[in-house]
Amino acid sequence: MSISAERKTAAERREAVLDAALDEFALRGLDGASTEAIAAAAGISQPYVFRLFGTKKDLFKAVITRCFRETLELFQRAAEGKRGPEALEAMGAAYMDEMLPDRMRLRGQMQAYAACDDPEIRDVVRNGYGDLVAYAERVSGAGPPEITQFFATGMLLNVIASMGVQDGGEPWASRLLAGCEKP
Amino acid sequence: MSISAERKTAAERREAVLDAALDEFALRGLDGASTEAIAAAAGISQPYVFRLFGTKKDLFKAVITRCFRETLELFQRAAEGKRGPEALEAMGAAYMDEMLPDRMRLRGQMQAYAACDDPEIRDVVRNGYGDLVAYAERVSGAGPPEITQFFATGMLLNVIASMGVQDGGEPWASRLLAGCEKP
DNA sequence: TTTGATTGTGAGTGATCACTACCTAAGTCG
DNA sequence: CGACTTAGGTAGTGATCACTCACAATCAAA
Repeated sequence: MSISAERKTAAERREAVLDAALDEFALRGLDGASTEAIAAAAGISQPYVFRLFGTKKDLFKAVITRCFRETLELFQRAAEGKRGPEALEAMGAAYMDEMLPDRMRLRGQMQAYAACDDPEIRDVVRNGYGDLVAYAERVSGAGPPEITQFFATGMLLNVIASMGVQDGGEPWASRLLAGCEKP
Repeated sequence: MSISAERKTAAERREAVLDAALDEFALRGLDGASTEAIAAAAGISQPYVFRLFGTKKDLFKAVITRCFRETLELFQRAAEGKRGPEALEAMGAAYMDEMLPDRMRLRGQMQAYAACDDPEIRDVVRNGYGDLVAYAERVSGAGPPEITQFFATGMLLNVIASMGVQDGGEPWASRLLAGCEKP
């Protein structure tokens, strides 16, 4: 080791790499991201990234898998003990409060959708998204119109975050955001 | 010239390159796309792409600029002679009918949002999207709730197309799509 | 203390790729 | 014809990058 940094368990390193990879992938995309940069941000050498995750694509899949899982957990926490429409409302509020400020996670989601031409990645995204929809339907008992509106609003928020217009700079964007709040 | 293909005007070649580039960028993204592949699909040599468009990023910007302009024109055609809520409805129907089947255009849009970390690209996307919102607001006279719902639905359709779940394979996706039709 | 597993790296490597420098052929007009 | 402009190509080039291989340091248990 170069300056003899502390040894960590492989599991800890994996988490660090996932954190670093989320940022890099969110900003530059699957192909634009550099494993060199990810390794540097995670504080390890670049070959070790490959030892831990196999290929760049596998790392990407691991990142979005974790991302979807955490989003599902966010929904579950928000809807805990609630049923029906108010569960949906709580989930929406939680998404606005916790997810919207986390630009990297939002952008990472967009990169995942954008990379869906690859069948392996598409499978991960489909499963992740499908789980979110299934949970929302189950806990809220709502049907197409409400569920669709819920997820449509979420996707609009993602796009707004991608464009970086959520800070009031663009009047039209502020109006779109205003329409996201429940009446 | 290799086998002496016909000479075309630069403007015609530019259109051919834009067509080819939309497909390549839509599938592989800004960084993943290869100018070699774009040139081949357009039927010219790779250096000529650079003579026509300068850099890969400039080509990407040209592609999404044209994409947004054509979407605006689609809206204008659909809303022609209409005002108020029915203009919005006609635009929505046109988007479903003409845009949804055009997978490349949808995916290209997603790639544009995903590439928004770059300031130049972000500007193009902001302007393009802002124009769409401004037109929808103006022609429909609608406010935040309706306009937001309109664009939110559009973004959900983009994501659904990205995931390739619009063909009835996934029940939850069919339910989401059902919720996109006006009640 | 030796053995074996685990954590980690330095030094490549072949491929790809955006982009350039320079050249050629085809139209066009006097 | 000759001069000029426009369309288009050939042949690189330097850089980047995903990924490999062989090796080293550290830990844990027998």
